[in-house]
Amino acid sequence: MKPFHSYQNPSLAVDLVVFGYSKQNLSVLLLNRKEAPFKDRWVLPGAFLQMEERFKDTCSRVLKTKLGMDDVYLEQLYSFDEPDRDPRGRAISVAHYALVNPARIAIAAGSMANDVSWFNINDLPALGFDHDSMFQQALQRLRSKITYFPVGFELLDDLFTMPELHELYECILDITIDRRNFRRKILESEYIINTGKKREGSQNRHPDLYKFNKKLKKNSFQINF
Amino acid sequence: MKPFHSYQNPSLAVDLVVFGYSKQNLSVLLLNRKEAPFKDRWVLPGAFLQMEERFKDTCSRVLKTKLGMDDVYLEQLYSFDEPDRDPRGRAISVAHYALVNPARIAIAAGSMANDVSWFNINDLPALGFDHDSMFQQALQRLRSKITYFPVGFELLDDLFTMPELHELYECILDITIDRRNFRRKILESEYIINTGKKREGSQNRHPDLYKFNKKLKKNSFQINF
DNA sequence: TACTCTTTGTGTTAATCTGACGCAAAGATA
DNA sequence: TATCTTTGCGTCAGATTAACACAAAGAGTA
Repeated sequence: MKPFHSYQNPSLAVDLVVFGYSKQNLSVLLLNRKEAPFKDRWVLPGAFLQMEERFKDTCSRVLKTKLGMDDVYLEQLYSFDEPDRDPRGRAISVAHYALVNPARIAIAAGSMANDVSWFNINDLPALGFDHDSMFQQALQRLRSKITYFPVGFELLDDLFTMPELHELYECILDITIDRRNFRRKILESEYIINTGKKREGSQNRHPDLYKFNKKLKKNSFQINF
Repeated sequence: MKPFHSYQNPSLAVDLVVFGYSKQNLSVLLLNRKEAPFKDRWVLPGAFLQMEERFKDTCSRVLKTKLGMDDVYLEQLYSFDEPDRDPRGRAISVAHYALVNPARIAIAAGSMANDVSWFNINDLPALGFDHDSMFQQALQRLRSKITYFPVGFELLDDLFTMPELHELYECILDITIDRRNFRRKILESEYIINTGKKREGSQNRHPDLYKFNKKLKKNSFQINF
Protein backbone atom coordinates (compact mmCIF):
# COMPACT_ATOMS: atom_id res chain seq x y z
CA MET A 1 0.00 0.00 0.00
CA LYS A 2 1.28 3.40 -0.86
CA PRO A 3 0.54 6.60 0.93
CA PHE A 4 -2.24 8.44 -0.82
CA HIS A 5 -1.36 11.83 0.45
CA SER A 6 0.33 14.52 -1.53
CA TYR A 7 3.56 15.53 0.13
CA GLN A 8 6.58 13.59 1.30
CA ASN A 9 5.74 12.38 4.78
CA PRO A 10 7.97 12.64 7.83
CA SER A 11 9.87 9.60 9.01
CA LEU A 12 8.14 7.61 11.73
CA ALA A 13 9.92 6.02 14.64
CA VAL A 14 9.34 4.60 18.08
CA ASP A 15 11.49 5.19 21.13
CA LEU A 16 11.42 3.04 24.21
CA VAL A 17 11.76 3.82 27.89
CA VAL A 18 12.56 0.37 29.25
CA PHE A 19 12.20 0.19 33.03
CA GLY A 20 13.79 -2.58 35.00
CA TYR A 21 13.66 -3.21 38.73
CA SER A 22 16.34 -5.14 40.49
CA LYS A 23 17.87 -5.08 43.96
CA GLN A 24 15.73 -2.18 45.14
CA ASN A 25 16.74 -0.13 42.13
CA LEU A 26 14.59 1.25 39.36
CA SER A 27 16.66 1.51 36.20
CA VAL A 28 16.33 2.51 32.58
CA LEU A 29 18.00 0.90 29.64
CA LEU A 30 20.15 3.22 27.54
CA LEU A 31 22.10 2.88 24.34
CA ASN A 32 25.41 4.51 23.60
CA ARG A 33 25.30 5.94 20.10
CA LYS A 34 28.12 4.99 17.79
CA GLU A 35 27.28 7.45 15.00
CA ALA A 36 26.30 11.06 14.57
CA PRO A 37 24.11 12.75 15.57
CA PHE A 38 24.73 12.53 19.28
CA LYS A 39 27.73 10.26 18.80
CA ASP A 40 28.93 8.85 22.13
CA ARG A 41 25.85 10.13 23.89
CA TRP A 42 23.34 7.93 25.68
CA VAL A 43 19.90 7.68 24.14
CA LEU A 44 16.76 5.61 24.43
CA PRO A 45 16.57 2.55 22.18
CA GLY A 46 14.33 3.06 19.16
CA ALA A 47 13.80 2.28 15.52
CA PHE A 48 12.07 3.49 12.41
CA LEU A 49 8.85 1.86 11.37
CA GLN A 50 9.16 -0.66 8.61
CA MET A 51 6.55 -1.36 5.99
CA GLU A 52 3.21 -2.37 7.45
CA GLU A 53 4.54 -2.41 10.99
CA ARG A 54 2.41 -1.17 13.83
CA PHE A 55 4.09 0.72 16.65
CA LYS A 56 4.01 -2.28 18.93
CA ASP A 57 5.58 -4.42 16.21
CA THR A 58 8.46 -2.02 15.91
CA CYS A 59 8.82 -1.91 19.68
CA SER A 60 8.87 -5.69 19.88
CA ARG A 61 11.44 -5.82 17.12
CA VAL A 62 13.70 -3.44 19.01
CA LEU A 63 13.24 -5.30 22.25
CA LYS A 64 13.91 -8.64 20.58
CA THR A 65 16.78 -7.89 18.25
CA LYS A 66 18.63 -5.17 20.10
CA LEU A 67 17.97 -6.27 23.65
CA GLY A 68 16.99 -9.92 23.50
CA MET A 69 13.69 -9.41 25.30
CA ASP A 70 10.41 -11.18 24.64
CA ASP A 71 6.89 -10.73 25.82
CA VAL A 72 7.21 -7.45 27.59
CA TYR A 73 4.62 -5.09 29.05
CA LEU A 74 4.33 -2.19 26.63
CA GLU A 75 2.31 0.99 26.62
CA GLN A 76 2.15 3.92 24.25
CA LEU A 77 3.05 7.21 25.90
CA TYR A 78 3.02 10.19 23.60
CA SER A 79 4.02 11.25 20.11
CA PHE A 80 6.84 13.76 19.77
CA ASP A 81 6.72 15.98 16.75
CA GLU A 82 8.97 19.01 17.09
CA PRO A 83 10.27 19.64 13.57
CA ASP A 84 13.90 19.95 14.74
CA ARG A 85 13.92 17.08 17.21
CA ASP A 86 16.14 15.05 14.88
CA PRO A 87 18.99 16.96 13.20
CA ARG A 88 18.88 14.57 10.24
CA GLY A 89 15.44 15.72 9.20
CA ARG A 90 11.82 15.66 10.09
CA ALA A 91 11.05 12.62 12.17
CA ILE A 92 8.14 11.87 14.42
CA SER A 93 8.61 9.51 17.29
CA VAL A 94 5.98 7.66 19.23
CA ALA A 95 7.35 7.10 22.70
CA HIS A 96 6.47 3.94 24.58
CA TYR A 97 7.48 2.57 27.91
CA ALA A 98 8.18 -1.04 28.79
CA LEU A 99 8.40 -2.88 32.09
CA VAL A 100 10.76 -5.82 32.33
CA ASN A 101 12.17 -8.05 35.00
CA PRO A 102 15.93 -7.94 34.38
CA ALA A 103 16.29 -11.31 36.05
CA ARG A 104 14.43 -12.89 33.16
CA ILE A 105 16.56 -11.56 30.35
CA ALA A 106 20.17 -11.84 29.35
CA ILE A 107 20.95 -8.28 28.54
CA ALA A 108 24.69 -7.60 28.67
CA ALA A 109 25.57 -10.48 26.37
CA GLY A 110 28.05 -10.43 23.54
CA SER A 111 28.53 -7.36 21.45
CA MET A 112 25.92 -5.44 23.37
CA ALA A 113 27.95 -5.25 26.52
CA ASN A 114 29.65 -2.03 25.55
CA ASP A 115 26.85 0.05 24.22
CA VAL A 116 23.80 -1.05 26.23
CA SER A 117 23.52 -0.41 29.92
CA TRP A 118 21.11 -0.04 32.82
CA PHE A 119 21.13 3.32 34.59
CA ASN A 120 19.55 4.03 37.92
CA ILE A 121 16.80 6.56 37.31
CA ASN A 122 18.30 8.92 39.87
CA ASP A 123 21.65 8.91 38.14
CA LEU A 124 20.96 9.44 34.44
CA PRO A 125 23.30 11.17 32.03
CA ALA A 126 21.91 13.90 29.78
CA LEU A 127 20.33 12.09 26.86
CA GLY A 128 20.49 12.85 23.17
CA PHE A 129 17.59 14.04 21.03
CA ASP A 130 14.52 14.91 23.10
CA HIS A 131 14.88 11.75 25.12
CA ASP A 132 15.13 13.50 28.46
CA SER A 133 11.55 14.62 28.22
CA MET A 134 10.47 11.21 26.96
CA PHE A 135 12.00 9.66 30.04
CA GLN A 136 10.41 12.21 32.37
CA GLN A 137 7.03 11.56 30.85
CA ALA A 138 7.45 7.81 31.17
CA LEU A 139 8.43 8.06 34.81
CA GLN A 140 5.47 10.27 35.54
CA ARG A 141 3.13 7.85 33.79
CA LEU A 142 4.54 4.86 35.63
CA ARG A 143 4.19 6.64 38.98
CA SER A 144 0.62 7.55 38.24
CA LYS A 145 -0.32 4.18 36.81
CA ILE A 146 0.98 2.12 39.69
CA THR A 147 -1.44 3.83 42.07
CA TYR A 148 -4.49 2.67 40.17
CA PHE A 149 -3.42 -0.37 38.18
CA PRO A 150 -1.35 -3.42 39.10
CA VAL A 151 1.63 -2.91 36.83
CA GLY A 152 4.09 -3.82 39.55
CA PHE A 153 3.96 -7.52 38.81
CA GLU A 154 5.63 -6.90 35.45
CA LEU A 155 8.75 -5.89 37.33
CA LEU A 156 8.79 -8.67 39.92
CA ASP A 157 9.08 -12.44 39.84
CA ASP A 158 5.89 -14.47 39.69
CA LEU A 159 6.09 -15.04 43.42
CA PHE A 160 7.08 -12.18 45.66
CA THR A 161 6.83 -11.12 49.27
CA MET A 162 5.01 -8.23 50.85
CA PRO A 163 8.28 -6.46 51.78
CA GLU A 164 9.45 -6.79 48.18
CA LEU A 165 6.27 -5.24 46.83
CA HIS A 166 6.51 -2.57 49.49
CA GLU A 167 10.04 -1.68 48.47
CA LEU A 168 9.03 -1.56 44.81
CA TYR A 169 6.35 1.01 45.54
CA GLU A 170 8.65 3.09 47.70
CA CYS A 171 11.30 3.00 45.03
CA ILE A 172 9.04 3.91 42.12
CA LEU A 173 7.13 6.61 43.95
CA ASP A 174 10.23 7.84 45.77
CA ILE A 175 8.44 8.14 49.10
CA THR A 176 8.38 6.16 52.32
CA ILE A 177 5.19 4.28 53.05
CA ASP A 178 4.36 2.77 56.39
CA ARG A 179 4.87 -0.94 55.99
CA ARG A 180 1.73 -1.92 57.88
CA ASN A 181 -0.56 0.57 56.21
CA PHE A 182 0.81 -0.47 52.83
CA ARG A 183 -0.04 -4.07 53.58
CA ARG A 184 -3.57 -3.18 54.57
CA LYS A 185 -4.27 -1.10 51.44
CA ILE A 186 -2.78 -3.60 49.03
CA LEU A 187 -4.66 -6.50 50.57
CA GLU A 188 -7.92 -4.53 50.48
CA SER A 189 -7.42 -3.91 46.76
CA GLU A 190 -7.46 -7.69 46.28
CA TYR A 191 -4.92 -7.61 43.53
CA ILE A 192 -2.55 -10.05 45.17
CA ILE A 193 -3.17 -13.50 46.57
CA ASN A 194 -1.35 -15.23 49.40
CA THR A 195 -0.08 -18.53 48.03
CA GLY A 196 0.42 -20.05 51.48
CA LYS A 197 4.07 -20.67 50.68
CA LYS A 198 6.93 -18.84 52.33
CA ARG A 199 10.24 -17.52 51.09
CA GLU A 200 12.93 -19.65 52.71
CA GLY A 201 16.56 -18.86 53.30
CA SER A 202 16.43 -15.49 54.98
CA GLN A 203 17.85 -15.10 58.43
CA ASN A 204 14.70 -13.90 60.13
CA ARG A 205 11.01 -14.69 59.90
CA HIS A 206 10.17 -16.11 56.49
CA PRO A 207 7.74 -13.84 54.67
CA ASP A 208 4.65 -15.14 52.86
CA LEU A 209 4.82 -15.49 49.10
CA TYR A 210 2.15 -13.74 47.07
CA LYS A 211 1.12 -13.87 43.44
CA PHE A 212 -0.88 -11.41 41.41
CA ASN A 213 -4.61 -11.93 41.09
CA LYS A 214 -5.27 -12.36 37.40
CA LYS A 215 -9.03 -12.47 37.74
CA LEU A 216 -9.55 -9.07 39.27
CA LYS A 217 -13.24 -8.20 39.45
CA LYS A 218 -12.66 -4.53 38.89
CA ASN A 219 -9.88 -3.74 36.47
CA SER A 220 -8.79 -0.66 38.32
CA PHE A 221 -8.52 0.65 41.84
CA GLN A 222 -7.18 3.68 43.61
CA ILE A 223 -4.58 3.65 46.34
CA ASN A 224 -3.42 6.90 47.86
CA PHE A 225 -0.05 6.81 49.54
CA MET B 1 13.80 18.96 4.79
CA LYS B 2 13.38 15.55 3.31
CA PRO B 3 12.85 12.35 5.18
CA PHE B 4 16.11 10.51 5.56
CA HIS B 5 14.61 7.14 6.00
CA SER B 6 14.53 4.47 3.37
CA TYR B 7 10.95 3.48 2.67
CA GLN B 8 7.87 5.42 1.71
CA ASN B 9 6.36 6.59 4.98
CA PRO B 10 2.72 6.31 5.99
CA SER B 11 0.48 9.33 5.76
CA LEU B 12 0.15 11.30 8.96
CA ALA B 13 -3.06 12.88 10.16
CA VAL B 14 -4.74 14.28 13.23
CA ASP B 15 -8.31 13.65 14.29
CA LEU B 16 -10.18 15.78 16.77
CA VAL B 17 -12.72 14.96 19.44
CA VAL B 18 -14.23 18.39 20.02
CA PHE B 19 -16.27 18.55 23.22
CA GLY B 20 -18.80 21.29 23.78
CA TYR B 21 -21.00 21.88 26.81
CA SER B 22 -24.24 23.74 26.53
CA LYS B 23 -27.60 23.63 28.30
CA GLN B 24 -26.58 20.75 30.56
CA ASN B 25 -25.48 18.72 27.57
CA LEU B 26 -22.06 17.42 26.73
CA SER B 27 -21.73 17.16 22.98
CA VAL B 28 -19.22 16.21 20.33
CA LEU B 29 -18.74 17.83 16.98
CA LEU B 30 -19.11 15.51 14.00
CA LEU B 31 -18.67 15.87 10.28
CA ASN B 32 -20.81 14.24 7.66
CA ARG B 33 -18.55 12.86 4.96
CA LYS B 34 -19.35 13.81 1.40
CA GLU B 35 -16.96 11.40 -0.30
CA ALA B 36 -15.89 7.79 -0.02
CA PRO B 37 -14.76 6.10 2.08
CA PHE B 38 -17.55 6.25 4.64
CA LYS B 39 -19.63 8.52 2.44
CA ASP B 40 -22.65 9.91 4.31
CA ARG B 41 -21.28 8.61 7.60
CA TRP B 42 -20.44 10.81 10.56
CA VAL B 43 -16.77 11.10 11.47
CA LEU B 44 -14.49 13.19 13.64
CA PRO B 45 -12.98 16.25 11.99
CA GLY B 46 -9.37 15.79 11.00
CA ALA B 47 -6.69 16.60 8.46
CA PHE B 48 -3.39 15.41 7.10
CA LEU B 49 -0.22 17.06 8.28
CA GLN B 50 1.23 19.59 5.91
CA MET B 51 4.90 20.30 5.48
CA GLU B 52 6.61 21.29 8.71
CA GLU B 53 3.38 21.33 10.65
CA ARG B 54 3.31 20.08 14.19
CA PHE B 55 0.25 18.16 15.37
CA LYS B 56 -1.12 21.17 17.22
CA ASP B 57 -0.69 23.31 14.11
CA THR B 58 -2.74 20.90 12.10
CA CYS B 59 -5.37 20.77 14.82
CA SER B 60 -5.56 24.55 14.95
CA ARG B 61 -5.88 24.68 11.22
CA VAL B 62 -8.81 22.27 11.27
CA LEU B 63 -10.47 24.13 14.11
CA LYS B 64 -9.99 27.45 12.40
CA THR B 65 -10.80 26.71 8.77
CA LYS B 66 -13.37 23.96 9.08
CA LEU B 67 -15.06 25.04 12.27
CA GLY B 68 -14.25 28.69 12.77
CA MET B 69 -12.76 28.20 16.22
CA ASP B 70 -9.79 30.01 17.72
CA ASP B 71 -7.74 29.55 20.83
CA VAL B 72 -9.07 26.26 22.02
CA TYR B 73 -7.92 23.92 24.77
CA LEU B 74 -6.17 21.04 23.05
CA GLU B 75 -4.52 17.87 24.29
CA GLN B 76 -2.91 14.95 22.52
CA LEU B 77 -4.60 11.64 23.25
CA TYR B 78 -3.16 8.67 21.46
CA SER B 79 -1.80 7.64 18.09
CA PHE B 80 -3.79 5.12 16.07
CA ASP B 81 -1.82 2.91 13.74
CA GLU B 82 -3.79 -0.11 12.61
CA PRO B 83 -2.64 -0.72 9.04
CA ASP B 84 -6.19 -1.05 7.72
CA ARG B 85 -7.75 1.81 9.66
CA ASP B 86 -8.07 3.84 6.47
CA PRO B 87 -9.25 1.93 3.38
CA ARG B 88 -7.36 4.35 1.13
CA GLY B 89 -3.99 3.21 2.44
CA ARG B 90 -1.70 3.27 5.36
CA ALA B 91 -2.41 6.30 7.50
CA ILE B 92 -1.50 7.03 11.07
CA SER B 93 -3.67 9.38 13.04
CA VAL B 94 -2.78 11.22 16.19
CA ALA B 95 -6.02 11.75 18.07
CA HIS B 96 -6.52 14.91 20.11
CA TYR B 97 -9.39 16.25 22.10
CA ALA B 98 -10.51 19.84 22.36
CA LEU B 99 -12.75 21.66 24.81
CA VAL B 100 -14.80 24.57 23.55
CA ASN B 101 -17.58 26.77 24.76
CA PRO B 102 -20.16 26.60 21.97
CA ALA B 103 -21.54 29.97 23.05
CA ARG B 104 -18.31 31.61 21.94
CA ILE B 105 -18.23 30.28 18.40
CA ALA B 106 -20.45 30.55 15.40
CA ILE B 107 -20.50 26.98 14.25
CA ALA B 108 -23.50 26.24 12.10
CA ALA B 109 -22.92 29.16 9.77
CA GLY B 110 -23.14 29.15 6.01
CA SER B 111 -22.13 26.11 4.05
CA MET B 112 -21.23 24.18 7.18
CA ALA B 113 -24.77 23.91 8.40
CA ASN B 114 -25.44 20.68 6.58
CA ASP B 115 -22.36 18.66 7.27
CA VAL B 116 -21.23 19.77 10.73
CA SER B 117 -23.28 19.11 13.80
CA TRP B 118 -23.18 18.71 17.57
CA PHE B 119 -24.23 15.34 18.95
CA ASN B 120 -25.03 14.60 22.55
CA ILE B 121 -22.46 12.10 23.76
CA ASN B 122 -25.20 9.69 24.82
CA ASP B 123 -26.75 9.69 21.41
CA LEU B 124 -23.94 9.23 18.92
CA PRO B 125 -24.29 7.50 15.57
CA ALA B 126 -21.78 4.80 14.66
CA LEU B 127 -18.76 6.64 13.35
CA GLY B 128 -16.60 5.94 10.32
CA PHE B 129 -12.98 4.79 10.44
CA ASP B 130 -11.84 3.91 13.96
CA HIS B 131 -13.39 7.05 15.34
CA ASP B 132 -15.62 5.26 17.81
CA SER B 133 -12.64 4.17 19.83
CA MET B 134 -11.05 7.59 19.50
CA PHE B 135 -14.17 9.09 21.00
CA GLN B 136 -14.31 6.55 23.80
CA GLN B 137 -10.73 7.24 24.69
CA ALA B 138 -11.30 10.98 24.69
CA LEU B 139 -14.31 10.70 26.96
CA GLN B 140 -12.39 8.52 29.35
CA ARG B 141 -9.51 10.98 29.43
CA LEU B 142 -11.80 13.94 30.00
CA ARG B 143 -13.54 12.15 32.86
CA SER B 144 -10.28 11.30 34.47
CA LYS B 145 -8.71 14.69 33.92
CA ILE B 146 -11.54 16.71 35.38
CA THR B 147 -11.08 15.03 38.75
CA TYR B 148 -7.53 16.26 39.14
CA PHE B 149 -7.19 19.30 36.90
CA PRO B 150 -9.43 22.30 36.34
CA VAL B 151 -10.38 21.77 32.71
CA GLY B 152 -14.01 22.63 33.34
CA PHE B 153 -13.52 26.33 32.81
CA GLU B 154 -12.73 25.69 29.15
CA LEU B 155 -16.32 24.62 28.70
CA LEU B 156 -18.01 27.37 30.70
CA ASP B 157 -18.26 31.14 30.45
CA ASP B 158 -15.71 33.26 32.29
CA LEU B 159 -18.19 33.78 35.10
CA PHE B 160 -20.29 30.88 36.26
CA THR B 161 -22.31 29.81 39.25
CA MET B 162 -21.79 26.93 41.63
CA PRO B 163 -24.89 25.10 40.36
CA GLU B 164 -23.59 25.43 36.80
CA LEU B 165 -20.23 23.95 37.71
CA HIS B 166 -22.00 21.23 39.66
CA GLU B 167 -24.14 20.30 36.69
CA LEU B 168 -21.09 20.24 34.43
CA TYR B 169 -19.38 17.70 36.68
CA GLU B 170 -22.48 15.55 36.98
CA CYS B 171 -22.93 15.63 33.23
CA ILE B 172 -19.34 14.78 32.34
CA LEU B 173 -18.92 12.09 34.97
CA ASP B 174 -22.46 10.80 34.49
CA ILE B 175 -23.09 10.50 38.22
CA THR B 176 -25.06 12.44 40.79
CA ILE B 177 -23.03 14.37 43.32
CA ASP B 178 -24.46 15.86 46.47
CA ARG B 179 -24.69 19.57 45.78
CA ARG B 180 -23.40 20.60 49.21
CA ASN B 181 -20.51 18.18 49.34
CA PHE B 182 -19.52 19.21 45.83
CA ARG B 183 -19.41 22.84 46.92
CA ARG B 184 -17.21 22.02 49.89
CA LYS B 185 -14.68 19.98 47.87
CA ILE B 186 -14.43 22.46 45.03
CA LEU B 187 -13.96 25.39 47.39
CA GLU B 188 -11.29 23.48 49.33
CA SER B 189 -9.40 22.88 46.11
CA GLU B 190 -9.14 26.66 45.72
CA TYR B 191 -9.43 26.54 42.01
CA ILE B 192 -12.36 28.92 41.82
CA ILE B 193 -12.82 32.40 43.30
CA ASN B 194 -16.04 34.05 44.39
CA THR B 195 -16.27 37.34 42.51
CA GLY B 196 -18.83 38.83 44.90
CA LYS B 197 -21.21 39.39 42.02
CA LYS B 198 -24.43 37.50 41.55
CA ARG B 199 -26.23 36.11 38.54
CA GLU B 200 -29.40 38.19 38.14
CA GLY B 201 -32.59 37.32 36.34
CA SER B 202 -33.52 33.97 37.76
CA GLN B 203 -36.71 33.59 39.63
CA ASN B 204 -35.26 32.36 42.87
CA ARG B 205 -32.23 33.17 44.99
CA HIS B 206 -29.49 34.66 42.84
CA PRO B 207 -26.41 32.46 42.92
CA ASP B 208 -22.89 33.84 43.42
CA LEU B 209 -20.71 34.20 40.34
CA TYR B 210 -17.32 32.53 40.41
CA LYS B 211 -14.27 32.70 38.18
CA PHE B 212 -11.41 30.28 37.83
CA ASN B 213 -8.29 30.88 39.86
CA LYS B 214 -5.51 31.33 37.35
CA LYS B 215 -2.73 31.51 39.92
CA LEU B 216 -3.22 28.12 41.46
CA LYS B 217 -0.43 27.34 43.89
CA LYS B 218 -0.45 23.66 43.13
CA ASN B 219 -1.10 22.79 39.49
CA SER B 220 -3.06 19.68 40.31
CA PHE B 221 -5.41 18.33 42.93
CA GLN B 222 -7.51 15.27 43.51
CA ILE B 223 -11.24 15.22 44.06
CA ASN B 224 -13.02 11.94 44.58
CA PHE B 225 -16.70 11.95 43.83
C1' DT C 1 -47.66 43.12 53.39
C1' DA C 2 -47.57 38.47 54.25
C1' DC C 3 -47.49 33.95 52.37
C1' DT C 4 -45.73 30.36 49.17
C1' DC C 5 -42.52 28.13 46.36
C1' DT C 6 -38.04 27.21 44.80
C1' DT C 7 -33.20 27.74 44.76
C1' DT C 8 -28.90 28.66 46.99
C1' DG C 9 -25.63 29.10 50.93
C1' DT C 10 -24.09 27.22 55.42
C1' DG C 11 -23.66 24.04 59.14
C1' DT C 12 -24.05 19.47 61.63
C1' DT C 13 -23.24 14.76 62.62
C1' DA C 14 -22.47 9.98 62.29
C1' DA C 15 -19.96 6.76 59.71
C1' DT C 16 -15.79 5.79 57.46
C1' DC C 17 -11.08 6.09 56.33
C1' DT C 18 -6.27 7.05 57.32
C1' DG C 19 -1.85 7.51 59.58
C1' DA C 20 0.86 6.41 63.41
C1' DC C 21 2.18 3.04 66.21
C1' DG C 22 2.25 -1.29 69.66
C1' DC C 23 3.09 -5.95 70.05
C1' DA C 24 3.66 -10.71 69.41
C1' DA C 25 5.11 -14.58 66.30
C1' DA C 26 8.79 -16.55 63.44
C1' DG C 27 13.38 -17.62 62.36
C1' DA C 28 18.39 -17.62 62.84
C1' DT C 29 22.32 -17.10 65.83
C1' DA C 30 24.82 -17.30 70.04
C1' DT D 1 17.20 -20.39 76.42
C1' DA D 2 18.18 -15.54 75.38
C1' DT D 3 18.83 -12.11 71.77
C1' DC D 4 18.13 -9.79 67.55
C1' DT D 5 15.68 -8.76 63.45
C1' DT D 6 11.91 -9.20 60.37
C1' DT D 7 7.19 -10.07 59.50
C1' DG D 8 2.19 -10.34 60.45
C1' DC D 9 -1.72 -8.52 62.88
C1' DG D 10 -4.21 -5.23 65.60
C1' DT D 11 -5.47 -0.72 67.88
C1' DC D 12 -6.86 4.00 68.19
C1' DA D 13 -7.05 8.95 67.72
C1' DG D 14 -7.62 12.25 64.23
C1' DA D 15 -9.02 13.40 59.68
C1' DT D 16 -12.17 12.89 55.93
C1' DT D 17 -16.58 11.98 53.87
C1' DA D 18 -21.50 11.21 52.97
C1' DA D 19 -25.95 12.26 54.28
C1' DC D 20 -28.87 15.54 55.69
C1' DA D 21 -31.14 19.75 58.24
C1' DC D 22 -32.07 24.43 57.93
C1' DA D 23 -32.07 29.22 57.01
C1' DA D 24 -31.54 33.06 53.62
C1' DA D 25 -32.73 35.03 49.10
C1' DG D 26 -35.69 36.12 45.37
C1' DA D 27 -39.98 36.32 42.71
C1' DG D 28 -44.74 35.63 42.30
C1' DT D 29 -49.39 36.00 44.46
C1' DA D 30 -53.31 36.96 47.29
